[in-house]
Amino acid sequence: MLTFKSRLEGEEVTIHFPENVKDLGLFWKWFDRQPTMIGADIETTGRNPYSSDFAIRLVQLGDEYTGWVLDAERFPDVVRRALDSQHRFVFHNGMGFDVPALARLNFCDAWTFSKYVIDTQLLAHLIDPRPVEMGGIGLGLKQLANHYVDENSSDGSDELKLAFKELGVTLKSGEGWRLIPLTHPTYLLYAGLDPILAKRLCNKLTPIIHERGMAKLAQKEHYVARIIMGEHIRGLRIDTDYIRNDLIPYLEEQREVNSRIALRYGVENVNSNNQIISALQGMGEEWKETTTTGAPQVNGEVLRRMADLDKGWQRVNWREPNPLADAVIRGKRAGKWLEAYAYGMLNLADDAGYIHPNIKTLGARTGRMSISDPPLQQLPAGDWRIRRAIIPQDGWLMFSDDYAQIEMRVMAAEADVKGMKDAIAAGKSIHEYTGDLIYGVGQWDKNSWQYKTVKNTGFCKLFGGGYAKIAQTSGVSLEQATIVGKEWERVFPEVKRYDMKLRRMAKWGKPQVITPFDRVLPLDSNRIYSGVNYMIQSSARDIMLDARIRLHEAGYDEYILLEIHDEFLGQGPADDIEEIARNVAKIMTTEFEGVPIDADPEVLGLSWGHGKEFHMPEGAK
DNA sequence: GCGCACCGCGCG
DNA sequence: AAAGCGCGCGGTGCGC
Repeated sequence: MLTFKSRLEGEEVTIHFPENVKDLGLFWKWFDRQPTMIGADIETTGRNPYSSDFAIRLVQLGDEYTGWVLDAERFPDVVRRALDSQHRFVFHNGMGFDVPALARLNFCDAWTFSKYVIDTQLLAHLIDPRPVEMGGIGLGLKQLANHYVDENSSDGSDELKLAFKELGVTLKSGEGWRLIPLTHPTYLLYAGLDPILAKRLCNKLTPIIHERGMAKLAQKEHYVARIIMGEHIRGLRIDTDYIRNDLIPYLEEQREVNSRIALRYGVENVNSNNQIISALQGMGEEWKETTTTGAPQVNGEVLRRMADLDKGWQRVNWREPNPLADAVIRGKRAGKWLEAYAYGMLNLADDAGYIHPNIKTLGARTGRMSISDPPLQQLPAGDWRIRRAIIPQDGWLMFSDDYAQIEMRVMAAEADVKGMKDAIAAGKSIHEYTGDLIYGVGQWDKNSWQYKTVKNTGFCKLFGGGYAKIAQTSGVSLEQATIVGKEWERVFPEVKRYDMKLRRMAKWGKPQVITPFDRVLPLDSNRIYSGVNYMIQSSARDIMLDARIRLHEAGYDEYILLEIHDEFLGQGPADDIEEIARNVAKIMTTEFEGVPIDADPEVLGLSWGHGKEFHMPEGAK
């Protein structure tokens, strides 16, 4: 047995690393004495459990004073038996990483085992959802342990980095972990401390959750996290042939052609803003926009204006197009699509051609989900080429069901906006109804600046934007934007009242909002106006995940692939696809504070990119 | 070589 | 009176 000592909260803690059968006997003696909750963690060779050389090196279990570090490759059956014991296990981000990783390597069944898992990251998010940069406690084990357990506690990453510098091993790059000798004292010590920290952290968080009346919500979040873990494990199939043979050659050519054009104007690297600024200024271009640090801004808006292009890539005919600006826009876009999406997906695919995105059920400070590796919530939607790479299993087709104007409807409900409720009850689009109220029925045109401004005013009200933002997003003067904005406020006066109510409560009480789903969302004191948006965005998330629970309980897990904020992406057998998509929409459909929340089904076809004819020019497969 | 701030841009 | 919300990620450029 290797044994190490350390200190936490002024108390001595002990780490054991069993090396033989006798040591394991001592481990079991400890294990069998444990009450229900056991701290747990794993150490692996990398961060991607679906790469072929992924391995779990250590599995650590612990109580408040003792950490046991198990050699998972030497003693897999010990690990299996422990996990199968029906104790409860406290992991930090267990539902996001440890449980699927353990399941992938057959140490447990993910769904069954996860029933016994408490995830301290979920609890911490309910108490304070903000990362450190936003003024919160943070959501990492180290940050939380420093705050709640012991300000001097460490997750060991700094110490390990130091210890392995001389080996030339870097840990951040991921592959370094497998090079650390299994019995290195620093490695074992910090491996063993983590389950102790997780257990102690859980001891601190649990009473706070109960004091705040969030026990029910915490339970629901664990249930949701288990359901979504299934999406991560099942993954999504990608069309590797399409990516390799069609998508990448096309994008590489785009990148090549445009970087050659840029080079003619002295820009060697289309990603270098410095080079672009010098070259454009050398061509006589002048513009007034600057970034917050005072540098000239070269974003899409500025470049498109110089290239005489609108947002839809159409000539505006306001001026002679600047060929460099045009090449920079196109070259950068091709580069981003290649690196972030095309190569990104290929690099993350497992041997069967599936990607397994990391899905945080509580990603944003509003509770919204987020998806990474790859960022599937951010794939280009206006162009079909990237989404075309996501395909269903053989013989199945894809569908996408989304909520109709969910955020506007939540606003209507929460702010009790009579006009909006009337529009929803009448089955009308809220923006169009607003146009009718402001300009009169039949007195406005859908392609007019008036309607565009009405729509943007609606979004600005959702997001807390002012008249200037309405003007900017609608491309109208501040005077025109102000007129439309004031009209909007006249027809929906309840929104302002709701805003004032939230501000009053944030000013006299804590700077926070509490949603109808009992989520407590802290506000930044210099941005109190965002309270309205937080309420709406967060409630929409909870409506969405309540629907996900209903889909699970209806037995629809095998059809659901992903959530994209207000939309379920799914797949199903070709013969039943219409019916499945329809049923999913039916299950999604609900009511929120008396306001109907409807969903629309759409069958896509052979890929996520299929189904939108106007995005499928001839030659597309 | 690494970490970080900054910038820009993809989505809802 | 004025205030656009939430993410993930690639890339540059700087400091260490």
